[in-house]
Amino acid sequence: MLKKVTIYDVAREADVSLATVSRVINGSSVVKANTRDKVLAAIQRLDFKPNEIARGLATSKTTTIAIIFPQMLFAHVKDMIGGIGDVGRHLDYNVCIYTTDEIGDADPIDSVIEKVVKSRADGVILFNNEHIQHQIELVQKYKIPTVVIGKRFSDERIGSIFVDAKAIAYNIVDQYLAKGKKDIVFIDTKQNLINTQDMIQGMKEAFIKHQIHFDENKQVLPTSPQYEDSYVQLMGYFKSHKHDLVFAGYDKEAVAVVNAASDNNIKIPHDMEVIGMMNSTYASICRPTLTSVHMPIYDMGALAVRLLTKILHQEEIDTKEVTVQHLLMPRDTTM
Amino acid sequence: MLKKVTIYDVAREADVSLATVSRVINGSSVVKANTRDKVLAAIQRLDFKPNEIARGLATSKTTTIAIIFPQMLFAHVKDMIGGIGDVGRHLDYNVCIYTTDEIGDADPIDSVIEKVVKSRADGVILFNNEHIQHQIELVQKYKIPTVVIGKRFSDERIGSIFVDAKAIAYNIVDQYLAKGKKDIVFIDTKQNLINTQDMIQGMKEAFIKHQIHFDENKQVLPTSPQYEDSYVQLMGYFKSHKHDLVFAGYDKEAVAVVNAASDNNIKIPHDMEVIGMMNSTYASICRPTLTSVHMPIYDMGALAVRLLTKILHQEEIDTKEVTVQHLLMPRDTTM
DNA sequence: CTGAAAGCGCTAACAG
DNA sequence: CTGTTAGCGCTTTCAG
Repeated sequence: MLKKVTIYDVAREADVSLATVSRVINGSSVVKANTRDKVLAAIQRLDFKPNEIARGLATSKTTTIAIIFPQMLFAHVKDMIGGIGDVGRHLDYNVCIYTTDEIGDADPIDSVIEKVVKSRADGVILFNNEHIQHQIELVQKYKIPTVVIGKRFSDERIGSIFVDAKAIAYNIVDQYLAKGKKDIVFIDTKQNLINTQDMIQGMKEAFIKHQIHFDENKQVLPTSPQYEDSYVQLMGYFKSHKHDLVFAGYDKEAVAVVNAASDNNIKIPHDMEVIGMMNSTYASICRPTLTSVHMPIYDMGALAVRLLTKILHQEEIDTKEVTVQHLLMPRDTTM
Repeated sequence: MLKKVTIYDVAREADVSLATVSRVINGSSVVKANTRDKVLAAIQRLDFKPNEIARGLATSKTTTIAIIFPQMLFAHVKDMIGGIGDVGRHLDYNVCIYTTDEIGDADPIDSVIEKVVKSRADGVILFNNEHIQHQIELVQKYKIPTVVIGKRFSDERIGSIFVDAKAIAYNIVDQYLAKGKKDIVFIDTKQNLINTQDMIQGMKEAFIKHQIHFDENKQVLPTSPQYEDSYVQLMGYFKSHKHDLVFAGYDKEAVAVVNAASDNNIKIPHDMEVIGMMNSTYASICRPTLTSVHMPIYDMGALAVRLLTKILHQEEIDTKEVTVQHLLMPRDTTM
């Protein structure tokens, strides 16, 4: 590693004090244009890159945000990384990722949070998951500004970005019940980015409205987040089942439904309709193409870091709870 | 933000000097067991988390590695993040991600590298892509230890993790030519994690071996990395084309081939065979299920950070160029 | 085995 | 408008 050029070198080269150099790299307006140019020239000549670590120590800020998520979730949130990366870059933040849930770790979440604390990230983005409450408590203990994606939190201290999961489920179910299609099943996968409880609640309320009994044990079917596993499970399931509508928390599982049902000679959408969620490439690939609820994944990532930085900079914030819009994209698995 | 507890607080609490505290948190063996316990107790009591930033300044190490990749690549490398995250965590490294190729940025790569330099990441992982050579030069200029995933580099200064792309293509093509199936087309997508040039080279060599003319203009078909786009393009293409075999650099494009061909009434695999690459979930979802070349994506990520840390720690390294194994997974798009 | 002291590279009062 | 100086929290000689 070659000797790095420091602010001292620049100061000497430009024949000013290091304070002045510091001022120009931080855009302080009180520097004479002439001096500024001298310094800028020296910076250029020396190819000086300010050491963020040193700056971090001096300001107790790292301009780094940590994002923590269970690996499994990744397949569904890849576009979110795009949003997070883009606005992170624009706002000049570094984004550090921390994955959880590797098998074999005794206390994965706690140790991950500990790493984040040590790294002194300015803020953290969490994804809704089974352990979200625990994670939030840990993070809050260290007063790290937080926004969570995927579930509404009405908590003064944390921001949240989410879709109205209850409404999604309610509207779909309501619509089918109105048409007399009452045999409706929801496919539930663990580690839902979308709040599963809210979806089930939405289902329930639609059933209540139509005064039809809702049996959670029969109408909520848990599956593996692994396609191969859920497909096998569903191959068995559809040997003896058929419903008016099945909808799933993720497209991947909806596709498993479509394929497993089709392979059991259930004609889709004629015999059974299927709706997925996320409107991912999986939906376009599926045959018949999958009707899916579109969600602005990229935007959710972008909004999350935007909101987080607003919190960090104490900017004006209209609301810490931001609902993003969803939209049903009808394709060929529904009539 | 509450006042953070520092090493001074611990020193006072334990009634020792801060040098001693530093020694115990760094596992120096020269501390008397008795003293160590006292310090440990104090650390516990105060819930002290060493400030990595300060440590970084003092040691000029950040225990952070940067990973830089084009967003588009993400769909294909999601499992790699798992590998990178897991071993990063085990080795106690932070991993910072930097995405490139957002539209509208004048000089995206240069500015990203600049961010990495400023952040003083200890090392960097790059993914093979169109601009890889330029990226490497930039990174090398700052002497940042580097490993690249997806392409072999016989360069003293950088490590690389890759599959033998040429062999993949050669073997597949050779096998089909031997069966008399000579009409073979390769679907090329930009931003290939797998080195496309190598694959084409492998094709060529197989054709040469069989003394058959190879026409790169006709036998290499470029497509969009966006499924919807490539599907539309291929829908047009297969109105007037049909081949013995088409294989693609990614499963997603192979699926587009399968769907577009099927929708043009080409029977797969009877009329035309299709092979994808990566053995991703797309391959399992596709109907008929897609034959695909499996690659150890997770492992490539894991190996990359392992190799990088070996370089960083100056550990013994047998080779800086590590080939990972691939394996053809036959499914229903081949006979 | 432990403490004192000098940095790591930068920011931020405080003078001038 | 610019320079001086005191930290930020930790590591690392160097003494003892």
